[in-house]
Amino acid sequence: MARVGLTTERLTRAGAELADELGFDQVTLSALARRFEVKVASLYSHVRSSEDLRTRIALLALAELADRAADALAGRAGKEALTALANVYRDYAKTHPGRYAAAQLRLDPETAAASAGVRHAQLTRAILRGYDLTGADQTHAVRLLGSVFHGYVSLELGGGFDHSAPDTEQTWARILDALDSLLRNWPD
Amino acid sequence: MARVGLTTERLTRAGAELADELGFDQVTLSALARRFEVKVASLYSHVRSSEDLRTRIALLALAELADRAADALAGRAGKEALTALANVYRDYAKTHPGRYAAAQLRLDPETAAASAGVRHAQLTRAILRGYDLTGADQTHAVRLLGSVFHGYVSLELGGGFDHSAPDTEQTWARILDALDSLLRNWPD
DNA sequence: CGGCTTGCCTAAATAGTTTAGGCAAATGTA
DNA sequence: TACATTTGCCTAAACTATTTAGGCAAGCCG
Repeated sequence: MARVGLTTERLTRAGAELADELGFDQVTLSALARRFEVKVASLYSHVRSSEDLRTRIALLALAELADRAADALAGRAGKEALTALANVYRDYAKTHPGRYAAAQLRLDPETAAASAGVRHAQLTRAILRGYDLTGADQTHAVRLLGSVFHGYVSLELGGGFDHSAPDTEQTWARILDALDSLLRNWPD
Repeated sequence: MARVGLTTERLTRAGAELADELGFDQVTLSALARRFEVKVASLYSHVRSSEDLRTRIALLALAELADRAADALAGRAGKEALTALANVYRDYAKTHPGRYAAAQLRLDPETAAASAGVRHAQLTRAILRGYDLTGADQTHAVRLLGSVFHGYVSLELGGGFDHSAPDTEQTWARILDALDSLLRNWPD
């Protein structure tokens, strides 16, 4: 019986591809087994369960996103940094919709704490160094940015803006302008 | 064989309750059949499929949300209206997490066009009458508000803000202040 | 080369989805 | 009231996904 060379790593990657192709909720061990031309039970040597696989895909997506965000922020500040980070999220969601959906998976607290999720908050906070925000206001702003990025991207991805003009590129640019303006003139 | 009195309506409502109790992805025809003490196949006289049921729950949630939003906006304008609408979304998501998740379900274009989703955009636009925004900027602002409301609520619901101070009430209030300020001073 | 580990296997139980076809309760009609 | 029709819920069965238990052989290690 030819050994295929399955590993947890390879299954997670293939699962992520499957998510991007079919949607995150179509990621099943059965589909994964078919892809590797292997019996389903064989996968259980590498992942504990279907949920385990989904969690691993989520962690992969969070890590990939954080890596790209860190790259994009390197050497940038102010509005340039804001735009760069925002576009990382938006582009990732467009090119990897299944992974992006996976990144939204609710993780249990310990898993979440050990995930790249914390890096995202740090990276978002880093942007604010280019603006004059301190203390609690910084946290409020981090949460606002997270909300706008995630909210916009998921509405756009979900087709929420499909049937209205003008196009989403314009809106996206204007929203980034607006956020920049808001951060420079944060109300007290 | 005692007739239970199933209808599409009752199944949809019970499905929505199930979603709030167990999570939207735990809504199955099997669970619904158990709740009514009826065999699964019997449900197929009232819903076409499992997906059909989920779509109906989504439409129910969208309609309920739009009703509440319309109520909340009646007689309000400006920041009061902004706050009222925002709190409708947030409160609905907290009290009906499963329904809120259902409302995010991707609908096919015709279904979406016939849904209460369009009312949401209209209601959000109504808020902007209290601010000085016209033309394309109005649409940009509608999309921004939608993004913030949805993004914030889903991050909060997903536990994204769990492990950081200060508490979310403060942030929520500050974000509404910030949005109000932004709408009053929309950059060109 | 012989032994151990490990990778993938078969087999079987559980659970959800869906369709086909049947019987009896509810409803309409004479 | 009696009969016919419709309709509601049923049984049965096929299919798919998840998960566990136990087996055999391929690979590596002495």
